[in-house]
Amino acid sequence: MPELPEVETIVRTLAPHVVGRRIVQARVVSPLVAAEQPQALAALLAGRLIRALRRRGKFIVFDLDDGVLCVHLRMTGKLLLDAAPGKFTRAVLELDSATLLFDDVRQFGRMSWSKALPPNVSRLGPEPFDLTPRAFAERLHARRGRLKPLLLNQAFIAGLGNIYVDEALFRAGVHPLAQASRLSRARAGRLHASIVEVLVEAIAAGGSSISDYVDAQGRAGGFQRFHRVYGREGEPCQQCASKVRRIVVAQRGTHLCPRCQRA
DNA sequence: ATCTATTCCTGGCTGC
DNA sequence: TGCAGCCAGGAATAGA
Repeated sequence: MPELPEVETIVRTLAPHVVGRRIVQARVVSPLVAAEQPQALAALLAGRLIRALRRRGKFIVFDLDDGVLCVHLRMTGKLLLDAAPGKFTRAVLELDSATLLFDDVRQFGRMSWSKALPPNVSRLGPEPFDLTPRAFAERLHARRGRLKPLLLNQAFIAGLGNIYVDEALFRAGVHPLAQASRLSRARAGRLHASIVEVLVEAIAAGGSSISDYVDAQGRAGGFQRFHRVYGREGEPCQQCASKVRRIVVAQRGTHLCPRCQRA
Protein backbone atom coordinates (compact mmCIF):
# COMPACT_ATOMS: atom_id res chain seq x y z
CA MET A 1 0.00 0.00 0.00
CA PRO A 2 1.83 3.08 -1.13
CA GLU A 3 1.59 5.79 1.50
CA LEU A 4 3.80 8.84 1.81
CA PRO A 5 7.14 6.99 2.31
CA GLU A 6 6.48 4.60 -0.55
CA VAL A 7 5.38 7.35 -2.92
CA GLU A 8 8.38 9.43 -1.90
CA THR A 9 10.66 6.48 -2.63
CA ILE A 10 9.07 5.97 -6.03
CA VAL A 11 9.49 9.63 -6.91
CA ARG A 12 13.13 9.59 -5.83
CA THR A 13 13.93 6.45 -7.81
CA LEU A 14 12.01 7.68 -10.82
CA ALA A 15 13.03 11.32 -11.04
CA PRO A 16 16.60 10.89 -12.36
CA HIS A 17 15.26 8.83 -15.25
CA VAL A 18 12.28 10.91 -16.33
CA VAL A 19 12.89 14.58 -15.56
CA GLY A 20 13.86 16.43 -18.72
CA ARG A 21 12.63 13.56 -20.85
CA ARG A 22 9.88 13.54 -23.42
CA ILE A 23 6.88 11.24 -23.63
CA VAL A 24 7.15 9.92 -27.17
CA GLN A 25 4.04 7.79 -27.03
CA ALA A 26 1.45 6.79 -24.44
CA ARG A 27 -0.82 3.77 -24.41
CA VAL A 28 -3.78 3.11 -22.14
CA VAL A 29 -4.11 -0.66 -21.91
CA SER A 30 -6.91 -0.78 -19.37
CA PRO A 31 -9.45 2.08 -19.59
CA LEU A 32 -10.14 2.05 -15.84
CA VAL A 33 -6.69 3.46 -15.10
CA ALA A 34 -7.44 6.65 -17.00
CA ALA A 35 -10.69 7.35 -15.15
CA GLU A 36 -12.41 10.28 -16.88
CA GLN A 37 -10.30 10.31 -20.03
CA PRO A 38 -9.77 6.70 -21.18
CA GLN A 39 -9.84 7.70 -24.83
CA ALA A 40 -8.12 11.06 -24.68
CA LEU A 41 -5.28 10.49 -22.23
CA ALA A 42 -2.81 8.93 -24.62
CA ALA A 43 -3.09 11.83 -27.07
CA LEU A 44 -2.86 14.40 -24.29
CA LEU A 45 0.43 12.91 -23.10
CA ALA A 46 2.09 12.21 -26.44
CA GLY A 47 4.91 14.63 -27.14
CA ARG A 48 4.90 16.21 -23.67
CA LEU A 49 8.14 17.13 -21.93
CA ILE A 50 8.46 16.14 -18.25
CA ARG A 51 9.79 19.26 -16.57
CA ALA A 52 9.65 18.03 -12.97
CA LEU A 53 8.45 15.15 -10.82
CA ARG A 54 7.18 15.57 -7.30
CA ARG A 55 5.07 14.04 -4.58
CA ARG A 56 2.05 15.72 -3.02
CA GLY A 57 0.44 13.59 -0.33
CA LYS A 58 0.14 10.17 -1.94
CA PHE A 59 -0.05 11.64 -5.44
CA ILE A 60 2.80 11.51 -7.94
CA VAL A 61 2.74 14.70 -9.99
CA PHE A 62 4.46 14.99 -13.36
CA ASP A 63 4.85 18.66 -14.27
CA LEU A 64 4.69 18.76 -18.06
CA ASP A 65 5.45 21.48 -20.57
CA ASP A 66 1.67 21.59 -20.94
CA GLY A 67 -0.41 20.67 -17.88
CA VAL A 68 0.19 18.02 -15.25
CA LEU A 69 -0.11 14.25 -15.05
CA CYS A 70 -1.34 13.13 -11.63
CA VAL A 71 -0.95 9.50 -10.62
CA HIS A 72 -2.46 7.82 -7.56
CA LEU A 73 -1.41 4.22 -6.93
CA ARG A 74 -4.07 3.44 -4.32
CA MET A 75 -3.57 -0.12 -3.12
CA THR A 76 -1.55 -2.10 -5.63
CA GLY A 77 -0.43 0.35 -8.28
CA LYS A 78 3.20 0.51 -9.39
CA LEU A 79 5.26 2.73 -11.67
CA LEU A 80 8.02 0.60 -13.16
CA LEU A 81 11.02 1.72 -15.13
CA ASP A 82 12.10 -0.45 -18.05
CA ALA A 83 10.21 -3.50 -16.84
CA ALA A 84 8.59 -6.20 -18.94
CA PRO A 85 4.87 -5.59 -19.53
CA GLY A 86 2.64 -8.22 -17.94
CA LYS A 87 -1.01 -9.08 -17.45
CA PHE A 88 -1.38 -6.28 -14.91
CA THR A 89 0.12 -3.53 -17.06
CA ARG A 90 -2.60 -0.87 -17.34
CA ALA A 91 -0.74 1.89 -19.17
CA VAL A 92 2.57 2.37 -20.94
CA LEU A 93 4.52 5.61 -21.35
CA GLU A 94 7.28 5.42 -23.93
CA LEU A 95 9.84 8.08 -23.09
CA ASP A 96 12.70 9.09 -25.34
CA SER A 97 15.03 7.35 -22.91
CA ALA A 98 13.06 4.65 -21.12
CA THR A 99 9.73 2.91 -20.78
CA LEU A 100 7.46 3.62 -17.84
CA LEU A 101 4.77 1.07 -16.96
CA PHE A 102 1.74 1.61 -14.77
CA ASP A 103 1.01 -1.83 -13.36
CA ASP A 104 -1.92 -2.44 -11.03
CA VAL A 105 -3.42 -5.78 -10.05
CA ARG A 106 -6.60 -4.41 -8.56
CA GLN A 107 -7.19 -1.43 -10.83
CA PHE A 108 -7.88 1.05 -8.05
CA GLY A 109 -5.03 3.26 -9.19
CA ARG A 110 -5.66 6.24 -11.48
CA MET A 111 -3.81 8.60 -13.74
CA SER A 112 -5.18 11.76 -15.27
CA TRP A 113 -4.00 14.78 -17.20
CA SER A 114 -5.22 18.27 -16.41
CA LYS A 115 -4.21 21.80 -17.31
CA ALA A 116 -3.63 22.70 -13.67
CA LEU A 117 -3.58 20.71 -10.44
CA PRO A 118 -7.00 19.05 -10.03
CA PRO A 119 -9.12 19.75 -6.92
CA ASN A 120 -8.38 16.42 -5.26
CA VAL A 121 -4.70 17.36 -5.24
CA SER A 122 -4.94 21.09 -4.60
CA ARG A 123 -7.33 20.55 -1.69
CA LEU A 124 -4.98 18.24 0.17
CA GLY A 125 -4.03 19.21 3.68
CA PRO A 126 -0.48 20.18 4.64
CA GLU A 127 2.49 17.88 4.26
CA PRO A 128 3.47 16.44 7.66
CA PHE A 129 6.99 17.85 7.32
CA ASP A 130 5.65 21.36 6.70
CA LEU A 131 3.62 21.46 9.90
CA THR A 132 5.12 22.83 13.08
CA PRO A 133 4.15 20.98 16.28
CA ARG A 134 2.23 24.06 17.28
CA ALA A 135 0.26 24.29 14.05
CA PHE A 136 -0.46 20.56 14.22
CA ALA A 137 -1.82 20.91 17.76
CA GLU A 138 -3.99 23.84 16.70
CA ARG A 139 -5.42 21.87 13.79
CA LEU A 140 -6.18 18.96 16.12
CA HIS A 141 -7.88 21.16 18.66
CA ALA A 142 -10.15 22.63 15.99
CA ARG A 143 -11.62 19.19 15.24
CA ARG A 144 -14.20 17.10 17.00
CA GLY A 145 -13.57 13.64 15.68
CA ARG A 146 -11.41 10.80 16.88
CA LEU A 147 -7.74 10.68 16.06
CA LYS A 148 -7.38 7.86 13.60
CA PRO A 149 -10.11 8.89 11.14
CA LEU A 150 -8.76 12.43 11.30
CA LEU A 151 -5.18 11.37 10.54
CA LEU A 152 -6.44 9.31 7.61
CA ASN A 153 -8.31 12.33 6.29
CA GLN A 154 -6.12 13.68 3.47
CA ALA A 155 -7.63 17.13 3.82
CA PHE A 156 -6.48 17.27 7.44
CA ILE A 157 -2.94 16.03 6.82
CA ALA A 158 -1.65 14.62 3.55
CA GLY A 159 0.14 11.35 2.99
CA LEU A 160 -0.71 9.16 5.97
CA GLY A 161 -2.42 5.83 5.44
CA ASN A 162 -3.37 2.90 7.58
CA ILE A 163 0.15 1.63 8.31
CA TYR A 164 1.78 4.88 9.36
CA VAL A 165 -1.18 6.14 11.34
CA ASP A 166 -1.11 2.99 13.47
CA GLU A 167 2.66 3.17 13.86
CA ALA A 168 2.68 6.87 14.75
CA LEU A 169 -0.12 6.48 17.31
CA PHE A 170 1.73 3.62 18.95
CA ARG A 171 4.97 5.58 19.13
CA ALA A 172 3.16 8.52 20.66
CA GLY A 173 1.32 6.30 23.14
CA VAL A 174 -2.05 7.61 22.03
CA HIS A 175 -5.20 5.56 21.45
CA PRO A 176 -6.65 5.71 17.92
CA LEU A 177 -10.09 6.51 19.33
CA ALA A 178 -8.91 9.44 21.45
CA GLN A 179 -10.77 12.69 20.85
CA ALA A 180 -8.60 14.99 18.76
CA SER A 181 -9.73 18.14 20.52
CA ARG A 182 -8.94 16.76 23.97
CA LEU A 183 -5.34 15.84 23.29
CA SER A 184 -3.03 17.83 25.54
CA ARG A 185 -0.52 20.09 23.89
CA ALA A 186 2.27 17.82 25.10
CA ARG A 187 0.66 14.70 23.65
CA ALA A 188 -0.17 16.51 20.42
CA GLY A 189 3.46 17.51 20.16
CA ARG A 190 4.53 13.94 20.81
CA LEU A 191 2.14 12.70 18.14
CA HIS A 192 3.50 15.17 15.61
CA ALA A 193 7.06 14.12 16.44
CA SER A 194 6.08 10.46 16.08
CA ILE A 195 4.50 11.05 12.69
CA VAL A 196 7.60 12.82 11.37
CA GLU A 197 9.90 10.25 12.95
CA VAL A 198 8.16 7.20 11.52
CA LEU A 199 7.91 8.77 8.06
CA VAL A 200 11.59 9.72 8.03
CA GLU A 201 12.63 6.24 9.15
CA ALA A 202 10.34 4.61 6.61
CA ILE A 203 11.68 6.73 3.75
CA ALA A 204 15.23 5.86 4.80
CA ALA A 205 14.26 2.17 4.62
CA GLY A 206 12.70 2.58 1.17
CA GLY A 207 9.13 2.20 2.43
CA SER A 208 7.16 -0.82 3.63
CA SER A 209 6.50 -3.84 1.43
CA ILE A 210 3.57 -5.82 2.81
CA SER A 211 2.49 -7.57 -0.34
CA ASP A 212 2.80 -5.57 -3.52
CA TYR A 213 4.85 -2.45 -3.06
CA VAL A 214 8.09 -1.98 -4.99
CA ASP A 215 9.84 1.20 -6.09
CA ALA A 216 10.32 2.31 -9.70
CA GLN A 217 13.31 -0.03 -10.03
CA GLY A 218 11.28 -2.97 -8.76
CA ARG A 219 12.96 -3.08 -5.35
CA ALA A 220 10.98 -3.91 -2.22
CA GLY A 221 11.16 -1.69 0.85
CA GLY A 222 12.48 -2.80 4.22
CA PHE A 223 10.49 -0.86 6.78
CA GLN A 224 7.92 -3.62 7.37
CA ARG A 225 10.55 -5.28 9.57
CA PHE A 226 10.37 -2.30 11.88
CA HIS A 227 6.60 -2.11 12.21
CA ARG A 228 5.79 -2.24 15.90
CA VAL A 229 2.04 -2.86 15.77
CA TYR A 230 0.83 -2.93 12.16
CA GLY A 231 0.28 -6.53 11.13
CA ARG A 232 1.46 -7.78 14.54
CA GLU A 233 -1.82 -8.80 16.12
CA GLY A 234 -1.22 -11.27 18.94
CA GLU A 235 2.50 -10.57 19.16
CA PRO A 236 3.93 -9.12 22.37
CA CYS A 237 4.21 -5.34 22.52
CA GLN A 238 7.86 -4.34 22.21
CA GLN A 239 7.45 -1.94 25.13
CA CYS A 240 5.34 -3.79 27.66
CA ALA A 241 4.89 -7.35 26.34
CA SER A 242 1.08 -7.08 26.32
CA LYS A 243 -0.53 -8.62 23.28
CA VAL A 244 -0.94 -6.30 20.31
CA ARG A 245 -4.64 -6.03 19.50
CA ARG A 246 -6.52 -5.47 16.28
CA ILE A 247 -9.75 -3.51 16.30
CA VAL A 248 -11.76 -1.89 13.53
CA VAL A 249 -11.86 1.90 13.31
CA ALA A 250 -13.49 3.68 10.39
CA GLN A 251 -13.78 0.32 8.59
CA ARG A 252 -10.00 -0.08 8.81
CA GLY A 253 -7.98 -2.74 10.55
CA THR A 254 -6.34 -0.91 13.45
CA HIS A 255 -3.43 -2.22 15.45
CA LEU A 256 -2.54 -1.05 18.93
CA CYS A 257 -1.16 -1.93 22.32
CA PRO A 258 -4.09 -1.50 24.73
CA ARG A 259 -1.70 -0.91 27.62
CA CYS A 260 0.68 1.60 26.01
CA GLN A 261 -2.02 3.51 24.17
CA ARG A 262 -4.61 5.08 26.44
CA ALA A 263 -7.57 7.15 25.37
C1' DA B 1 -18.78 18.76 10.55
C1' DT B 2 -18.84 14.03 11.62
C1' DC B 3 -20.41 9.50 11.33
C1' DT B 4 -21.48 4.98 8.94
C1' DA B 5 -22.08 2.20 5.00
C1' DT B 6 -21.22 1.24 0.24
C1' DT B 7 -18.69 0.97 -3.99
C1' DC B 8 -14.73 -0.09 -6.70
C1' DC B 9 -11.32 -4.56 -7.67
C1' DT B 10 -8.98 -9.12 -7.61
C1' DG B 11 -5.20 -12.23 -5.72
C1' DG B 12 -4.72 -14.81 -1.89
C1' DC B 13 -6.34 -16.97 1.89
C1' DT B 14 -9.56 -20.06 4.68
C1' DG B 15 -12.45 -23.85 5.15
C1' DC B 16 -14.92 -27.67 3.51
C1' DT C 1 -7.42 -30.38 -5.97
C1' DG C 2 -11.37 -27.57 -6.41
C1' DC C 3 -14.29 -24.08 -5.22
C1' DA C 4 -17.10 -20.76 -2.71
C1' DG C 5 -16.77 -17.01 0.21
C1' DC C 6 -14.36 -13.62 2.41
C1' DC C 7 -10.62 -10.30 3.19
C1' DA C 8 -7.33 -6.35 2.36
C1' DG C 9 -8.35 -0.90 2.00
C1' DG C 10 -7.84 4.72 -0.25
C1' DA C 11 -10.95 7.59 -1.80
C1' DA C 12 -15.39 9.00 -3.52
C1' DT C 13 -20.06 9.11 -2.47
C1' DA C 14 -24.59 8.88 -0.26
C1' DG C 15 -27.34 9.38 3.58
C1' DA C 16 -28.13 10.11 8.58
